[in-house]
Amino acid sequence: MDHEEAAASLAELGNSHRLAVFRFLVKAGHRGAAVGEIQQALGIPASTLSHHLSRMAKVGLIRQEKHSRTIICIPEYQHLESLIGFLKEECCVGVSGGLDSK
Amino acid sequence: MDHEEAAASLAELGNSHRLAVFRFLVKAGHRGAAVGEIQQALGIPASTLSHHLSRMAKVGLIRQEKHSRTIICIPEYQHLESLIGFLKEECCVGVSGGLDSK
DNA sequence: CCTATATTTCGATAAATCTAGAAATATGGG
DNA sequence: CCCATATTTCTAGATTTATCGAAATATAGG
Repeated sequence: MDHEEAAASLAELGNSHRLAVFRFLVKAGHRGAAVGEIQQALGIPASTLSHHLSRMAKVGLIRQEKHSRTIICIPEYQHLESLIGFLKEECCVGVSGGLDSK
Repeated sequence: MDHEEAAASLAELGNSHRLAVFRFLVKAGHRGAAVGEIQQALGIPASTLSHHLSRMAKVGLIRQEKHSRTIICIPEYQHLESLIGFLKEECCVGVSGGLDSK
């Protein structure tokens, strides 16, 4: 995960609707959820949701699989792991008092 | 850490300049760095940097301490921890294949 | 008080984002 | 072919963000 990729992913998560969607999917597990399910669960208008989902897919936070008429959204756990790893990386190099010293 | 607080913090980290500043501070450790040091290290114009720093302080990602003429910026490690915890929370409730099953 | 240093505030512009209704597209079934 | 369902694309307005020079503020030292 490089700097720009991390910034882009964090920016996507930094929107209330998208964060709610992502957490819903993370909670749902690797089987994911259909766009319509997400819409019903979170009450976001279809066009707005579609916009947010495509943004999230673009940066790799989720992937979308089409099954006949429905589209299943699946969280990319590995991407999240990389992102978290990036944030902790180089934490307190040679210094005490930070994350690694607890 | 609640939903809105997490979204706000993630949004702040989701900007290339701010992410660079935050990582610089995280790397610097609990003693932090002066605004001027950050400016020199990252080459961001003073007024732009000041703007980004106050945003980060506002959401609790960093705190700022004034020592005579200089202002020291210190990363809030605990805030970062909470944020990461929030992202992993409820991960894959009752489902396999996610972060917790590796 | 005057000067140099450190940082913020002001102000203005350009760019990106969010939102959601309406229309369009895709697909499966009868 | 037609209909119902699922989702996206189009469009457009409102809001927020990013940027940074210039001016202002704060402070320490002489």
